[in-house]
Amino acid sequence: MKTVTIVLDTVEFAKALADETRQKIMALCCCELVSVNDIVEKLDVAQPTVSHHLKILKNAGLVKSERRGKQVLYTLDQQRLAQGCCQVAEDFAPSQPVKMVIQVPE
Amino acid sequence: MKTVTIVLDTVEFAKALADETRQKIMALCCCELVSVNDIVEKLDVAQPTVSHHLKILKNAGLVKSERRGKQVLYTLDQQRLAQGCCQVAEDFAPSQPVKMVIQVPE
DNA sequence: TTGACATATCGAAAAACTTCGATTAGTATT
DNA sequence: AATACTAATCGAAGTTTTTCGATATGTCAA
Repeated sequence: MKTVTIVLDTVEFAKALADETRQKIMALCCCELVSVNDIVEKLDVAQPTVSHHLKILKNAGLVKSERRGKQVLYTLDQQRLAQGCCQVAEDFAPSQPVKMVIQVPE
Repeated sequence: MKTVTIVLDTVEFAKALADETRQKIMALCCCELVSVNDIVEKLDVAQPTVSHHLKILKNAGLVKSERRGKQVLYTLDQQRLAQGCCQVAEDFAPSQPVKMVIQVPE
């Protein structure tokens, strides 16, 4: 059984979440594959701005992307989001363990 | 049984977490009552800077404070931190429910 | 009530972040 | 290959955030 250790920078994780536009983008990417243009149309934000935010989310591991023809489709990585949330809670409970049971779509 | 509804702004929550110095302060406040000076001495940061960050953490509900003589003692509100983490995970899973079981020190 | 200590607030400088127009880089179609 | 379409990158402007010295406020002790 292969084990993958995930190193998650909680500051980078929190910074990625720390913007209203990015949270809106995340909501749109949630359980769906959306193109950059989909996001541009649904939010009132210019295309380069959306691309910029998607890059930040991508670097933080919060979204995955795949090219489909001309478009690039993005989707929220809920597993990773949950991991980030766990890690934050854990990081600040050194003496007593924090335990989370999380159900996310497979 | 009384129910308390907590309205938590996830952007404010994330912004409060989104700074390295603040996360260090949170780590120091974790399961302990620490004074502003304790923090100033342990981190290499000026006192007004620490006060500033503590204010942000306080506004986000992440720390509680109480005056003890000349000092003001701060401590991390782990319950609130855990709630914030849950809320973030929940906010981005509208179709499938996200369930978390969290154990925090009482 | 004066002095010493602890913390908060103010104001300014520097750094980081957000946003968008213009441009570039991919991809598909004809 | 030329065109059209989609998304990424660049560069600049505006905004927010971080930081700290100076100062004010609050508390205790003598």
